[in-house]
Formats: sequence, C-alpha cells, structure tokens
Amino acid sequence: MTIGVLGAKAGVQPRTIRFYEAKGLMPPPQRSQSGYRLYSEQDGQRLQLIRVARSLGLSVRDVRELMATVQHENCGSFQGQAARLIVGKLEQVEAKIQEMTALKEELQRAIKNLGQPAAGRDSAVLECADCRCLGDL
Amino acid sequence: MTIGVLGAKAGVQPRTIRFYEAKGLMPPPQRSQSGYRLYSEQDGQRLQLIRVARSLGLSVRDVRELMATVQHENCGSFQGQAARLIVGKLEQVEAKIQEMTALKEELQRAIKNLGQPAAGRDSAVLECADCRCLGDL
DNA sequence: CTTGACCTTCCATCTAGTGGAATGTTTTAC
DNA sequence: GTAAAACATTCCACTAGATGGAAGGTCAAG
Repeated sequence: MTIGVLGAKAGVQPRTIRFYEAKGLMPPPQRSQSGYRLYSEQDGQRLQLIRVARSLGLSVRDVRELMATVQHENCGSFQGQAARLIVGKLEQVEAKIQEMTALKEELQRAIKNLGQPAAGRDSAVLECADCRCLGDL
Repeated sequence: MTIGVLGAKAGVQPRTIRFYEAKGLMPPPQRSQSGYRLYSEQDGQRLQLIRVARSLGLSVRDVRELMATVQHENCGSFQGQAARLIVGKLEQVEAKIQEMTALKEELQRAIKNLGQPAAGRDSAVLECADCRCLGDL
C-alpha cells in the first residue's frame, strides 16, 4: 500500500501520515526501490488507532507514548495507560467547559452593557479610549 | 513610563507589550535617547483596553482591527465593531461548548467501555492492536 | 513520449506568546 | 568612583498539529 492508498482508507491526508511518522506515532515503513513508503494492513490498524485516540482529544505526545505500549503482549498495560490518559483528558475537558461557560456569561454581559449608560454597567466593557467614556475597565 | 512600569501597571510582561507592538495592537511609542520605549498614560489605557478585549477571547487579529477604530471621534464605529466581534465570539464559544460536551460524553463512554467485554461496547474504544481485540474502531 | 497523478524532501505559516542569548543602559550600593 | 544589579534592546527559536507550497523524482496511460 502506498501512502495515498493508506490515507484514503483511513481518511487521513498523506502528509499527516508523514507528520505522524516524524513525531514517532507511526514507525518508519518499508520503502520501495524508488523510495516510496509502503504500508501493511497492520499499519492501517495502527493508523486507525491513532485516529481514534486523536478524536478523543489525546495529544500527539500522549498518543506517541500510548502507541509505544501497543506491541506489548498483554492488553493490560496498553489499556491501563489508555484509561489513565482518557480519565485525565476528561478532567481537562470538564475544566475547559467550565471555563468556556464563564467566558460565555462574560460575553453575554458585555453585549448587554455595550451602548448602555455607564451607571447600569456591571464590569469590563469595551469602550472608546479617546472619547473619555473609557471608565470602568 | 518605561515598558517595565507600564507592564507592572497593566499586569502584562514587557515582552508581551513588544509583541503587541509588533502585531500592530500598540503603536510604536516614543523612544528615549538611548532607545528605551517611553509610554504615556493614554498608552496605558490602550493596553488595558487590549487586555479586556483579549480576556473576552477576541483574537489578536480582531483586537488589532478593533484598535484601529479607537482614534475615531465618535464611539459609534468602535462600539459597533466591538459588538459585532463579541456577538461573533459568543457564537464561537457556544459552538465550542457543544463540541466539548459531546467530547466529554465520548470520553465517559470510552471509560465505561475500556476493559468491558466486546459485546457490551458502544463504539470507538481504544484497544491493543496486537491482541486482535481491536474490533470496532 | 509526454502528460498527469502520485511520491519525495525541505521550508514556511498559523496562535499568542514565551525562553534564552548577546549586548547596552540606568540605578543602586559600597 | 566604580561595580553590580536591574532594567532595557534586538534577534532567533520553540510550543501543537498540522497545512501550504516549492522543487524535483516516479509511475501508468494515451
């Protein structure tokens, strides 16, 4: 399988596969006489695994370390590591949602306050500096 | 005011102020004889304005374009542009929250499924490729 | 035999800064 | 008066996760 075929199968651009290789997620594959990368079905499975891990939001660094345990005999270490990473990611995502929700409220307040007289304002509204209406930053 | 004093006032590192200058958010300030940047109180207000806009999640690019309208006489164009940017940002944030919530559910499902027998599994679970238990990616 | 589609490598770009190097200046301390 | 600390300057490189493009080699079809 050339890189284009593999990419089409996995829904990944060839250059992304090369990127994963450069970052150590995919192993350096065999090469044809002319230097083309040649992939096996197993490489295809590995790429799928990478895509699932990435779609769960795991970082390339995490996925690299995760993929390093794939070749171990028992599923235990792999699944254990995967579970740890995913639980950690879940915490990150929950924190991010909190953060984004707070930002959302801030934005809604800013919209409500923009154009309102200064008296009724809650907080940090964007105002024009030159007009001297830049009050309560 | 030297850059360090301005930074301390606004809670911004001097190098971030230079960065804002390079990106066109802050104008090139006056220089002392020896080449030190010298800032006025008005520059301080401008920097505060930038910080508020950034804290609302507006991109550096957006803030640059927003700051370009600050020196206009009337608040109208500035506040109008600010309102448009903030409404746009709010939509982005709401979309992001949706996305993160979906990811959170995906992660919770992955945690529930990891280590479970294949029969009860919902979807894309990370499994060890070599064990042939890599079933339903 | 040449055109087009594919492959190779390398360099640059994006965000929003941050880290560090090498060097110059001002202020403080002795 | 001088030396060192604490500031300032510029420039280059790095972060994440790719993506865009250039310059060139290879393969199959018309």
